[in-house]
Amino acid sequence: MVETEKKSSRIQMRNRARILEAALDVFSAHGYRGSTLDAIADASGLSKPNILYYFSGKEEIHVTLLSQLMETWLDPLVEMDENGDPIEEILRYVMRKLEMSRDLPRESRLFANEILQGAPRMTPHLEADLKPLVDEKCAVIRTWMEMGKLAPIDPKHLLYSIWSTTQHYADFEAQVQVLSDDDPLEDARIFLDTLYRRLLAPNAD
Amino acid sequence: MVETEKKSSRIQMRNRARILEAALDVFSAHGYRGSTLDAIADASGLSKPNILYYFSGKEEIHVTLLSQLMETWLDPLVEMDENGDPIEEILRYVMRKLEMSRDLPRESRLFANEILQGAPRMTPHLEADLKPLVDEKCAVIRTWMEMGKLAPIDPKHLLYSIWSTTQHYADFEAQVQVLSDDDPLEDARIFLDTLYRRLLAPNAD
DNA sequence: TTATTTTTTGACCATCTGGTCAATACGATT
DNA sequence: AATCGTATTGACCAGATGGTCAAAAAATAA
Repeated sequence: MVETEKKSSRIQMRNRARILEAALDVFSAHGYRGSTLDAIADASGLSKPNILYYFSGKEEIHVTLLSQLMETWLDPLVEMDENGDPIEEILRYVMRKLEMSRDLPRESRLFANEILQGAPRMTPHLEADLKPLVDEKCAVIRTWMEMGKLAPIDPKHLLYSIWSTTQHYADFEAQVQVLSDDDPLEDARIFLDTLYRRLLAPNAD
Repeated sequence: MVETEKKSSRIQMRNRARILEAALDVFSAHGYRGSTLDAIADASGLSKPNILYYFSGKEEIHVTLLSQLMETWLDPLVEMDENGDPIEEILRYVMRKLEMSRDLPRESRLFANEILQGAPRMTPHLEADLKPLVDEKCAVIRTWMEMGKLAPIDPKHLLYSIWSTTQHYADFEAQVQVLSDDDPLEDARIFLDTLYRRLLAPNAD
């Protein structure tokens, strides 16, 4: 046997996917503690014991979701290209994050919920995956600044500001909804484009 | 009787304050559903039935906290002065919000938790208090722009960006902690000062 | 078909949790 | 000290919730 992993049957693949999809709905809307296996069972169309047949428990479902999310979440930053035009690379990153806020709001809220609670199940992932990536990209940004292609600012806090401003539209949607009349995401695009072009323009120094 | 409200005894004042202080600790750390009356009882040093003697239930404690928070939370925006220097007024607002992230992280997280869950207990407050204030201040900011004192940008999204960038340091502290070496709040001050000066400088247009 | 493995479920359980209540302790007033 | 309103609590309850299990039903292999 070359493969140590058992190959999952089609039924297993389908049902695990169903469960994770339902769980994403439920966890992102109510948080970990606010979510029940019964709610996930209802949303997935499977019985509770059947869910426990595919996952060892509530926590394993949650952890699986968070692990899967990590890759999707980091991908836009991974794709930031050292050899591209600095300002356009960063703006592309901003826009991809903003699109994720629009297209994957459940994922954004799942993540936000976890961090808000002190990242009890994700600190290892952050240390192992996020931290090295951030360090690497901050070094790239610093290089760009030394080349005079970007105004000198703290790269880490630049990233923080990108994360917070873009994810705000998903995580605080309930608030944005109260305050905004029409589709806020389009205005956000324009606003953030202006914001980061002005911040990063090297000549403005 | 001129006063319809019963005057509370000293013991009542003290114990209600104790309970709310403990509840702020618990709710901000675990969210509404993740918090138990037992945990609040332990943290406050009172027995669970005694807590129910002062508050009608878990929800009333939570609602009381949110109501009290609203005033504190909006105060910096209320204080933004139409007659002050536009850029300095906005920067003062940013810095006050950043200080609140440092000094009142529990309040920030309590608020964030509530909004993340769809603001089930706070949408009325947002409609009644936040929305009119935001509309008013957006009008002020627009006036400033028409006077040529600020670069023209969407005032509402300017506020969103201020809220998200400053509260990020409290709400996502678990993440910031993993990525930052020394005290990140001081670097944040410098970064946000640069960010908003560049964004708002009218000559840069 | 028959045998075997995988999938599904109804019934059940232990624990947690918000909340109640009658009884008791406390504190001020007379 | 006796009285009366306030404050406190131990014991308890009903419902929710994560999880178990033996048995039945489906799917698969022989």
